[in-house]
Amino acid sequence: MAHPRQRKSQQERRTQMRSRLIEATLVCLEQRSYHGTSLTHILERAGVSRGAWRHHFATKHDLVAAAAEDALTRAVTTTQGLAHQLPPEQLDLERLFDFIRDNFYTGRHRAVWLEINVACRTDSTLRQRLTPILQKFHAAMEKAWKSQCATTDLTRIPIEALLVLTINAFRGMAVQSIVQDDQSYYKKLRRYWFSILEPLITQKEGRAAARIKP
Amino acid sequence: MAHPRQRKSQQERRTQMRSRLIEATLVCLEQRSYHGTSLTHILERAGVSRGAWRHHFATKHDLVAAAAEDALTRAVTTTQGLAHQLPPEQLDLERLFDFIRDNFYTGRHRAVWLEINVACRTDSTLRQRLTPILQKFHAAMEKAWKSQCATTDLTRIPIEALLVLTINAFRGMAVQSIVQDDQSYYKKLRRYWFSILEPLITQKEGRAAARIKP
DNA sequence: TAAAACAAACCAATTGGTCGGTTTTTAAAT
DNA sequence: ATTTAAAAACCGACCAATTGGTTTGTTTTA
Repeated sequence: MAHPRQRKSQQERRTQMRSRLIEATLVCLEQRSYHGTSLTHILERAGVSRGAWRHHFATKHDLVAAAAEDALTRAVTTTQGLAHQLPPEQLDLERLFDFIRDNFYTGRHRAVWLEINVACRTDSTLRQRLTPILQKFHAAMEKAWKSQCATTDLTRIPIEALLVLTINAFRGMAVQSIVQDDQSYYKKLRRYWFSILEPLITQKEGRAAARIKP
Repeated sequence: MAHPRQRKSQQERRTQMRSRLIEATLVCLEQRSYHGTSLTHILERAGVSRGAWRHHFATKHDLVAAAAEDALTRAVTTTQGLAHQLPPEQLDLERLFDFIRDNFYTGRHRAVWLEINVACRTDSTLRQRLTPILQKFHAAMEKAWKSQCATTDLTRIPIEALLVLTINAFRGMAVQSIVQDDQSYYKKLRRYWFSILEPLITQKEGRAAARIKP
């Protein structure tokens, strides 16, 4: 009845330890912010010794960067998944809005995204490291968006611009909701946003444009 | 030929010392971020001793909060000034856009606004202290906005909602521009946004709506 | 048996904050 | 007008706690 003593390969140990550290870092970023997160906090939460941490990451900065990379890369994957999932015959712009918000501008991702972006402002190393991932995110988003809708002839605004405006409106709300957290308020705003955009956007396959819910 | 030895009143000394400390704090917040700003940094930049600092502020946190308060209050004042300055017979929505962006979502104010808002996420004390000021800002903005324009019958979206959406779009761009700083790109986006909003808004006095520049 | 993974005692530097003291302003007493 | 004493402003040495990071040694996999 002794412990099974399951042997793990070096590969397994390595990846598991790394994700334990990254996960703990993300939790700390969410709960305590970048400013409030010390290495000791992270290691305690991960239940990892200083030596082990050091074996896998050169500096605290390196760990935080890896964690940010991890979170943002997951966001890219989620978005790419969306592009595949959504069948073009079922355009529902409002649901697309909700998807974007729910996945990226609430909860942990919002927190990490905020902390990391603001950190990038004064940390050019981090910024350079994350820039390509953030670009991939936009590219994936654009692909999903374009697979769904095109610009109406009514306007000359490129469809990508409408996407970026949408995302940035959501981002602004994400920041505002830090201090003013009234979800129904933002839901209303998103509804308005939808009703503004709706006449400017048409479905890809030439079907009817999305309907606004009553 | 000795030093003129100008005597300063206690009042003067007090307010001057406080603003020296606050100013230095804001510079540090802008240049080094919240996370990267230590009390020593602030005091060195301000050229103020630890004792003097302690005489005016209870904790570092208190100083940072006072600095944030100061910056945000100035933003409220600026906005209130706008409401008075802009004569209603000269509506130019695009210039209003530029005003908002230039004053609040570039340079130092953008930096401080970002750092402080993100800090508020995990610091409820700070958040509670700054909430009323941020509300005043929105109120002042709304007043200026409403003095200029009203909603067209074309849409049922309240004019305040159009303002908040506009501000949040700018806020989103402010965050995005941390990593992707292409000003002409954002200018284009603002132009698009203007062309979307323009048919939805009419001037207060029943004059013609703002024209889009060619 | 060599290398990778992990552990924890240890370290110099920095952190926010304290404390005893000096200087400057102020207002009351001369 | 001067003197004077208290209050406010200010200074910088000092402190315990924490910071990120190092080092030395043990365990585990290959």
